[in-house]
Amino acid sequence: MTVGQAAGERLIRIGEVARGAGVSVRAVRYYEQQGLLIAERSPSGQRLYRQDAIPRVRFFQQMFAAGLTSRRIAELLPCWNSGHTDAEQRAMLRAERDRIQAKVDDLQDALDRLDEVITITDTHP
Amino acid sequence: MTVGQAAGERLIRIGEVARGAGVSVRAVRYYEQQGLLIAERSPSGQRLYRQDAIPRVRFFQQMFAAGLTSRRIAELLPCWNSGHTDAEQRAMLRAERDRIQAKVDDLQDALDRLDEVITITDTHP
DNA sequence: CTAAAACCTGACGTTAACGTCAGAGGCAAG
DNA sequence: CTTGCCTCTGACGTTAACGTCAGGTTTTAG
Repeated sequence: MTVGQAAGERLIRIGEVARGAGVSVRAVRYYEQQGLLIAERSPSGQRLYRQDAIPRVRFFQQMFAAGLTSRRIAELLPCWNSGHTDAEQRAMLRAERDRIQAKVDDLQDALDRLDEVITITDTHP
Repeated sequence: MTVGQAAGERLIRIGEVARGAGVSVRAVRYYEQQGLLIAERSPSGQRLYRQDAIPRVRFFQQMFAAGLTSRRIAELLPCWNSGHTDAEQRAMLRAERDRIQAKVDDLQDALDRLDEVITITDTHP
């Protein structure tokens, strides 16, 4: 029961998705272009999204912040959509996890060096 | 006694700096262009560096990894060189520290989400 | 002395995730 | 009906930290 597809779900337009997720309209179109977000179209051609598009876009932002490319996210989307993974996808998940962990460690080191300087310059005006 | 300027310090060329710090020669030239690294010149025009150029370049890499731009690093260089700071520099240091800390938190959140999926896909093949 | 390796100065190319602009429809309110 | 806001499709622009290539000089190993 991953996807609750109620019959009368209210579809929303791109502007509402963008505002809801805190990104630009351009960004949402870009995600579609990258195969991350599929939209229905109204008779006149306007994009129509289900409401879970908003948390999805937030999730994309989170992954972008973690350094994943849109290509990589697209490759891993099935892991979230279906919960099913093959060996290659599991390997990619672990690789990204390890890369992010390494990045966290690097940032922590940088943070320590900055704090070091801050402490020195504060106690030694 | 920050800078030990021994009379007969062996100067090294750009290739040795690059290899020692694990970056490309191009990168070292770029740092000079950005005002991060000053080099003497041999009579024939080749760049000559003191050996502490290597840890300096490593430090730049660390700051780049932390998301600082070369401009920002250049603005904060006096904090490391002289240990002296003005109010503006201290504010910048704190701003960067906070930004990096926020980034660490974001990465940790992303890490948790990835681990969540990894756990699920591992226990539910 | 010579050939390879290293260095020099431009200067254009790359990448990712959008920003921005142009020109043209579409949609609810008054 | 028209005003104003939203949306559409292209398509070029942006940014940072380099990569890469061209064409020429310098240093070093043998």
